[in-house]
Amino acid sequence: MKEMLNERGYKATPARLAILDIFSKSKFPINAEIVYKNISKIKALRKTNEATIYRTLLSLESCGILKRINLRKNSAYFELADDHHHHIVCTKCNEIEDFENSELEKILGGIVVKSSKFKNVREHSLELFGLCRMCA
Amino acid sequence: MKEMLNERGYKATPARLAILDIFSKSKFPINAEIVYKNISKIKALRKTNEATIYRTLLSLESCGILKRINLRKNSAYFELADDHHHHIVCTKCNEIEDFENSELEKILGGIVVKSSKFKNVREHSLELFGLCRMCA
DNA sequence: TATTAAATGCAAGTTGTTTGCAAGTAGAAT
DNA sequence: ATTCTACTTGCAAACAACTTGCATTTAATA
Repeated sequence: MKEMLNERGYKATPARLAILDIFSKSKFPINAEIVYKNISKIKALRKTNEATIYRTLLSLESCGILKRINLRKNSAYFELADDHHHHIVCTKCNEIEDFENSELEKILGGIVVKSSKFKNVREHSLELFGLCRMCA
Repeated sequence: MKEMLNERGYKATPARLAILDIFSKSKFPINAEIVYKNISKIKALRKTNEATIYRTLLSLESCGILKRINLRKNSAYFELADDHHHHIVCTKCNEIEDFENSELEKILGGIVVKSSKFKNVREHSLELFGLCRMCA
């Protein structure tokens, strides 16, 4: 993880390493508050400031390590950007399931070709919202 | 427009009618600030309070007249919910183009079938981000 | 036209996030 | 190992986008 940061011109500070670790252990996207709570549990880092969390999330996002996800919440959720997939979110209990679909990606890749105004598409955000079996 | 509101149990106040009118004339999604600026231009409504805009947007969203859109901005954008489509957003100049694709919708409709945890999907949000011809 | 639940204006509060600045620290250079 | 310096952090204050409480007004119905 240290190299991952240094390669991109970032110093590998304890807070950053811990935050990366928190993300790598999380099975679903998390927000600044959750990162803060988790990092606060580590004795050596218990005094980490919230501003540090926000700044770190921004840095890790802009160098491509983290990806920002739209979950229709009023805070920003992130996850490791290592693989491309989307989410199904339960609007009642917030359960999240990942999914991917290559056919879908193919169609999305072709959309811009048909556009008159757009030249290229770099990213897309796709999230499904519904009810999980428990809540339905 | 009056009936549209009354049918759903809302009073057709001048502010609401004006807000609906602003949306029906806008060719792209807009946020509370833009609605506020536009309604302020109308002499009779120039004193309309921002809280009213926020409350109205919420009401119109929850009764299904407006739809909330994720454009990766830090404010909420809305548009009339009359037809289903998605957006391509230029990350540089914010130009927005609508698109729809029936094949895509079909695939999205089938996703939940393959899911172990989810029973049904009610909505989805899909936005593409890239560069328009001008900015590319 | 009188009634009343719903809508509004105003001011203050909240939430999530950002910023300025002084002090601390990782990593490069000695 | 020590020094240097740009990058990081903590802290407190500022911000933006909303939300809320409450007194007043008003659209819709009777």
